[in-house]
Amino acid sequence: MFHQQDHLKSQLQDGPPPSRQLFHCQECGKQYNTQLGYRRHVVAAHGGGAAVPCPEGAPSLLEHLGSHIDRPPPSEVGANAAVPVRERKYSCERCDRRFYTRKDVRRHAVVHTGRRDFLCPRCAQRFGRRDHLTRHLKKSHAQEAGLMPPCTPMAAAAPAPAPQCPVKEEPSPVNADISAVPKDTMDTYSRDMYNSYPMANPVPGLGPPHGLMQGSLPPSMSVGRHMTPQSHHHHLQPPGTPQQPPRRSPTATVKCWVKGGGQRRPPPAVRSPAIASAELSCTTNMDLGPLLGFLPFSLPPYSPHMGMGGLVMSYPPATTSSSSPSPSTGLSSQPPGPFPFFQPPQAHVAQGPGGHNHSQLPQSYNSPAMSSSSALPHYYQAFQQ
DNA sequence: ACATGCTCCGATGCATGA
DNA sequence: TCATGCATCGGAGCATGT
Repeated sequence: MFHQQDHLKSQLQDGPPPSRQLFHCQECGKQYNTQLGYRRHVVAAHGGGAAVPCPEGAPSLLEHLGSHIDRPPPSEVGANAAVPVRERKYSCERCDRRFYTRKDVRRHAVVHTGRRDFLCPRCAQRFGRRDHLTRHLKKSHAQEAGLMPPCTPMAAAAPAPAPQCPVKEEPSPVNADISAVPKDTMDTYSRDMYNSYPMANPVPGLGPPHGLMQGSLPPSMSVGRHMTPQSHHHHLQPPGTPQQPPRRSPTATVKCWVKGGGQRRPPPAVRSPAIASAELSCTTNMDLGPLLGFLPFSLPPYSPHMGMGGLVMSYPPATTSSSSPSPSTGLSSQPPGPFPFFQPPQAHVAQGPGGHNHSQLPQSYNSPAMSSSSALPHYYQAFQQ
């Protein structure tokens, strides 16, 4: 049992995976798996930041960067001053953020809905965007993909386009369009995982490859981290309830609100109950009964407590806050030992006073190892206590 | 022409091991 | 405490559909 995802990965791989490019620091010889790490290292260890002079002569990089805030790109103003300043004329209804295009607004909406419809078939981690999943697959599972056997149980079992993850539900947030096949993802896996490697079961302990796992699980089946505390709690907090402290530092909020950077979330906006209610109603409630038969092992028996018609991919209720975290509010999403790519559907199950009903879970779920959370961030693991 | 979807990329924060 | 890996996010380019 691996208590950390990278431990598992390091176990699975001997040395850097061939699919990963190594970035060598020519000054000290260090190697980095990612360009980011390399660049960070260069900046931190070798003063790489100073090697990039500011064309405008700002005394410091930070100061210079700040000077670009809300300014159009130089390419748009430098050559021709008559070019109108590009403005972000598309605003988000739920926050004060503005975007250049409507598609950006749409994509941004995931931040508010917290929807994570893109499920990693390898580790059951969920992503709100397809490209996030794609990147995750490439970065985190490239090696595993390389070890995947050529068998295509999914294709064999389902000649027609099989339900694949991610399940995309737009425009209807309620009806899951399980026919939506992630083109790039499945392309990647169909090429890299199924067609190129002859090993039958190359990873002892991971269990036999199962077709269902190749992206066939709809989001509802996975109870992964489909909602970040930051995007969920403080948005869905009923008025008057204490605000969930943001996962990221308060300074991040201030800083991120400046142009650039990953965490650009604006200060938590006051959400109307209507919006909160709408978000709750946007949670996916899918009847997964027909899919249960495909599962590789027995699942807990169907229970109406599991939601409207089966397992529910729904966000923890609004009452779920840091003050009273349910011991099982969908956060026990760790890939269980022999099935690192699958998660027991115990999350979001309405819990009685007794909490987990482990008796309904397969035996493996009751193992102590199951309680460990390797891939989950700390703040999720805390909820599993 | 415009809208939309997909994808790549860079920037940033968080988690975690050393 | 620092270095590193990874997730998250927005910007932007390209392809496709209407």
